[in-house]
Amino acid sequence: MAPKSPPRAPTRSRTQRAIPHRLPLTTVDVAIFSVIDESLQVLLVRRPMGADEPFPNLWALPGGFVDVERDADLLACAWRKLREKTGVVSPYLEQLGSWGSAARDPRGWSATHAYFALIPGRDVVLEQGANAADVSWFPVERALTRSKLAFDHAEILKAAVERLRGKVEYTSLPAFLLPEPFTLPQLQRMYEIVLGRLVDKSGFRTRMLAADFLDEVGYVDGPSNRPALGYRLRNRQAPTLFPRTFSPRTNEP
Amino acid sequence: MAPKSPPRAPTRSRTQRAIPHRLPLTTVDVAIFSVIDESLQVLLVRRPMGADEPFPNLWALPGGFVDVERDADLLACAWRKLREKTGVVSPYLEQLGSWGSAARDPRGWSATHAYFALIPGRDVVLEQGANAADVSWFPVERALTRSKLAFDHAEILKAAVERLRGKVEYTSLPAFLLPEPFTLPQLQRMYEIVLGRLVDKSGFRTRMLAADFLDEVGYVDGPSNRPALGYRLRNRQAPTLFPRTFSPRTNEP
DNA sequence: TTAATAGTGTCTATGAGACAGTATCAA
DNA sequence: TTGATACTGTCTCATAGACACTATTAA
Repeated sequence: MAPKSPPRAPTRSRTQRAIPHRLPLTTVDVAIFSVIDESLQVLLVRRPMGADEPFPNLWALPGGFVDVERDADLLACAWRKLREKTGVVSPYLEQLGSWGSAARDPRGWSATHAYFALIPGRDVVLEQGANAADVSWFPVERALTRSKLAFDHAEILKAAVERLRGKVEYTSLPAFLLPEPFTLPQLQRMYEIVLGRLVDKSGFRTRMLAADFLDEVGYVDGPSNRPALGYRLRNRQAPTLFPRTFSPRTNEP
Repeated sequence: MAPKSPPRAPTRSRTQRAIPHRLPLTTVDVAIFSVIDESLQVLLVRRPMGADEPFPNLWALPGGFVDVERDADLLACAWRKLREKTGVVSPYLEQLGSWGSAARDPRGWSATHAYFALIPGRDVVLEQGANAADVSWFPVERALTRSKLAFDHAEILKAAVERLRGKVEYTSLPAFLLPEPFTLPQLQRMYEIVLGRLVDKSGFRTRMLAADFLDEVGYVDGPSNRPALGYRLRNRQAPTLFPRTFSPRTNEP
């Protein structure tokens, strides 16, 4: 089934049913998160300079147009954007939502499909080949408050952080922020950093082991004196859902 | 800031950065749910006949192309689709996700932004003006199993039902399926119908009132002998999240 | 031996689930 | 008075949260 070329003469029927002669732009953007230096960070790229370029020189989420020749579907396009900016092979990738309006891109009506990704800090290989200053990690708080982002990317990033923080309350998502094998104390630290508060050790361990999504792989070296058991995710395709959320604790992380 | 016309000569820079000369089609589809005759139903429309039409005569989710002249943004487009098919004024409307690929529409690479809506059964005014047989309610189980749907709408509908059932476990969403004012037994019935299982009365009442999202509006008439207290949603803009999910119960609804 | 982190045991309070019971109406 | 439905009280049990405790290593 070879697809026809989209823009063609509009053969309107009774209602607005034929292919419109003006199409929105279609893009994919990815909010890539990692924990670096004990803080949750997001990868941003600098918009190119140039008269025709929208938001020149501002920081933006990595992304760009869907390429109907190369991208089989939206997910493949997101994988491509991710691969082009980081050398990461198999991060966690989830659809976040879509944003579309007449106003968000000065080049015309545009709709973006936003994804968010979690990658282990160790796996990051930035700026493979290209210029170094054009891509960088930012602590999410700084990216949200102190820098003006291109397009509506501040809003998208805000939604991504909220989604991440929300899901961390009742899923195993932070495990995707660690290289395997990892220890339970390391995993607990990921939860604490993303949530921004301390978590009780005993309850945390009970909860993680009861959720039954980790495979023990023997003792591993760590930063500690006493060695700790290492674990791997049993299923790297999807996070595990817990029956209840973490409960609040007043302390700072 | 007047937007330029999207399709123009491609002025490629070093990487793929200019506006592509072939753009995906952009559509919005809405899965509209209601509880009718004690069962969860979804609104489907029949695809038109015609040689140029994709999936002629098959049932599909209501939706269609984004109109860059009329639709300010995606949400406005979804509202328009909803209004064109049902006369409903202010249902619950939430973004579900997006589906895009080269294969899903024979007319070319296309991406749809899917929404789902909840409307009270009473509020439905179908086929306002147009032909009657072209739009109809289907019980979701039947729509999912017994009928072949156009495009990838079976997959989208499946995702919508899963999202709805999932969120009903820990949100006040079923309240949007009832006309106001409603009683707690009526609300409980909505939960039971969507979840497909019975819910304990006492726990249900405690839970609903503890969540503090309902306003009492005095006794209302109902199907019962004894009158019951009527309630309204305090906030019709967003559902309330409960701290825990409903727990399983083996019985049938 | 000490310091540091890994890991466990135990107490308590909360609240959900189950179910029996009471209240209030129509007929 | 009966039946039907609205609504409440109470018991039990699971488990999260808090925190004190033990275990195992390096130095």
